[in-house]
Amino acid sequence: MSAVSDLQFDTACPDTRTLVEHVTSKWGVLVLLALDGRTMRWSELKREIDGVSEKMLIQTLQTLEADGLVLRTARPVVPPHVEYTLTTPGHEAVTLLAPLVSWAFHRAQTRSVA
Amino acid sequence: MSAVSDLQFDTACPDTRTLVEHVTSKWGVLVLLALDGRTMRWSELKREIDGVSEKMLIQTLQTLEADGLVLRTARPVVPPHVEYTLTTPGHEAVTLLAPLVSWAFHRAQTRSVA
DNA sequence: TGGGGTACCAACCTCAAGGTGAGTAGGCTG
DNA sequence: CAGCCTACTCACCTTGAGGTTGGTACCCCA
Repeated sequence: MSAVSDLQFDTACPDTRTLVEHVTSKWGVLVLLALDGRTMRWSELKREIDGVSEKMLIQTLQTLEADGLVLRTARPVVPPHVEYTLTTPGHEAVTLLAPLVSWAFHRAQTRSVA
Repeated sequence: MSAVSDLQFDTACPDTRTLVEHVTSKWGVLVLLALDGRTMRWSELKREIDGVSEKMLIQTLQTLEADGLVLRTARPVVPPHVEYTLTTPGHEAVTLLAPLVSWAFHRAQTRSVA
């Protein structure tokens, strides 16, 4: 039992902790879910993700891009045109993340009713 | 596509966001994984989870208990004897969380090598 | 001529997350 | 009799996450 603990998910592997924190961060989750299955422009993401500030959206996108989960494609035109897409690893992350969010949604519903 | 976005995972359902944030919080993840499949005392958790402060361990456990994911059993003896266990929903959460952590672990490994 | 739109960057500020250290009960051990 | 142990609580302080504002470049539209 406790197969995951065997992965030494402690100070010995800070990279794992960091990556999990990025993927499961407040805005990281929302960005990944928003990009699931579609390409979006920056302004579309801003409109879609309710309550995110410009700073945090940029920061989150840059972090996820550095982690190789999100692909940024900029066309050097005026006005700027930038598109964001999930990479293959990014899609893997969403695939694992979505059930957790879905579970939380259903649980939040049943609890608030009860 | 984007089936999870259809769940209205935005300001309209703050409960879901909150629950996700609890489960995926820095110490929440570690506590849930540590309790996967076993009952542990407070001091055992403190030793097991590398780098956690007493304050954060208590706070995290109380939060997860309030969310109904962790069960706290105290025996009124001196010195105190308190045990923590996952509830059924708590175990569900770990089941969904573990693959994500496992994925992050493998990805962190391959990336740091490359 | 000037106002709006895009995708940012930089600086400043606030506030909450999180760390640190002390205190507590009371039996048990040396 | 003097600590030590557990599982905390409380008070204080620091750090950093995150919000707000202002600026940029350049074109288009009115």
